[in-house]
Amino acid sequence: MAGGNRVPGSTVTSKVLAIMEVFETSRRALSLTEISEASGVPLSTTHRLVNELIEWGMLSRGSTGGVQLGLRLWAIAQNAGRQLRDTARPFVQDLFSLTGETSQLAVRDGNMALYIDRVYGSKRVPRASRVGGRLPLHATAVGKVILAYSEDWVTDAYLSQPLAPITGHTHVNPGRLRTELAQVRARGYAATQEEVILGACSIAVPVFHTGRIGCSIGLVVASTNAGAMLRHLPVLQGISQRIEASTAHIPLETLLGSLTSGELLQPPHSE
Amino acid sequence: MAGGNRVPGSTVTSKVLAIMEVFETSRRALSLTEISEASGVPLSTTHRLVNELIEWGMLSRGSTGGVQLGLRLWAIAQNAGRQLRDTARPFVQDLFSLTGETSQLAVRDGNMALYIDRVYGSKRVPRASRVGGRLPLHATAVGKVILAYSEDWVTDAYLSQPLAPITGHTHVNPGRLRTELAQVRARGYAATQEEVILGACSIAVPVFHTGRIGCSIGLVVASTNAGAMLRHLPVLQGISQRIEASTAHIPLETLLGSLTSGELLQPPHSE
DNA sequence: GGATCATTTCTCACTCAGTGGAAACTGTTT
DNA sequence: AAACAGTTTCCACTGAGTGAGAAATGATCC
Repeated sequence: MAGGNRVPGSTVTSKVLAIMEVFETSRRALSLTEISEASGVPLSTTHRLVNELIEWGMLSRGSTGGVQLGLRLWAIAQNAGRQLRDTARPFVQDLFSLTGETSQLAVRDGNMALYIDRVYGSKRVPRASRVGGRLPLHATAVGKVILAYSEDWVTDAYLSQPLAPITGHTHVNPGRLRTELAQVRARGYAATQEEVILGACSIAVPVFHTGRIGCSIGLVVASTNAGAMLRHLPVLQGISQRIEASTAHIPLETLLGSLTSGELLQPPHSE
Repeated sequence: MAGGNRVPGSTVTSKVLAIMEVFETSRRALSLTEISEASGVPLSTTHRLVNELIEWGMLSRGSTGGVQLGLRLWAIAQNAGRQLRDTARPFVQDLFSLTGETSQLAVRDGNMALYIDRVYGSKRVPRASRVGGRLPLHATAVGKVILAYSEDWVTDAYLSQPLAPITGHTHVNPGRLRTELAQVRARGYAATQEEVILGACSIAVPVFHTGRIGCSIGLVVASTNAGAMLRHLPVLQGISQRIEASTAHIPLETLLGSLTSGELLQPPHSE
């Protein structure tokens, strides 16, 4: 009947985190039942843990009963990777002010580009990325830049896995991609045309730290303006240098919390 | 010797969250021992839980051994309160572009102003607030606006508690503050001079939602420019109206995850 | 009104995941 | 080589955690 027929190996912590992870993807508020199904945690256990999380403000329950991430969690998490964001933010802002185009900053997180910051106005451009969101390295300009300047083994490992297309324009041929990355290194910038979303093109340049690729900054412009994209290259490079100068004195590890370490190219294996 | 002489009432979840909360205030990376002391969780338990959190990417360990918040946590938490941030962001951005001054958006979180967004350039202005940070309602322009337009019982409860000064200029007299709040309502804006930090002044206007105060937007300017602050009032009010129009169709609850509910004026009591 | 379905909340006997003091280990300083 | 600070491992004990089922709650339909 009742009692401890629990699956060995599952810890309370893992259940709590599994519940929190459900909200990584879902946009809207979820019911307990949905959380239970998505996380694999039994319903009554979900009930208890969710309520405890709500008490702590990590989750919150709306008047309609749906459960969402709480602002307390958000406020705490703002301290993660703060140093890079705070340092780079004014420069990304300047980049936007000077170009008027959506400006963004990304780092490598495993085999994805993680968008750390993004400045945009009310101009309407198709948007695929969002702050805190991830996109494949091979489909985005910021990603290509990161890939192009990474250590060889990173690039090799990345290109040896299957590359999924996102739109019809996404480059997925490993051989051609390798050539493209060489071009990126030769030219000093990467550009994509509608590889992530139709109607948007992007351009990006590297930001180095202690001689290695640290992050990447780029612009997203409407496809109709794609021709003028290269015009912004000098600004991009100038801003990149200013970010490099501002972050040079900060140990790489304290910038981001050692996320971009090598081990994470492949998502962490279980055990 | 060993064994379960644990304090009843403490759950695993509470320990995990207590550990995560330690990082709400601390800026730098912490050692296990420090985390253990700050959270009240015994060292060996801290060791085990922290390692599990690191495996999940909620925390991360730098090469020097210090533990920090992980980017995984940050990425997940970006989904909290996303609707308001995403909707309002372009307008806060416009506010900055039009004024050239640090622009910010805050909501009420209990008896504090919680800064949801902040746009600023490389201009140097003394800064006290940060995204994700909190400041007392009575000392900031955004806070005074929120207080002025809140339901009476909120204002009454707030003014009946002791008000701590931050600088020598912070207004802390309840009677005078009440008069000031009436002025705010009469004029439609709040202004402060060096009440939070010397060298900075601020001005803010309300943003309404379904007839009630929803959030507040404001500018921070260097004290030397304080005279010109009022000049930006029309822009502030215009942006406020545009945010109101953009958020009107969104249920209040989904905007933020029902944080600004009444119960939270006083920090949640234990039990 | 009340029957039907979906979701949330409560119950409770069982037991293994969690516990934390002590000891071992590692790296750094004197 | 000894003292020190921080980290990791060990292990016997036990109550916090467990989850199926039942009971409450609340929509929705006829």
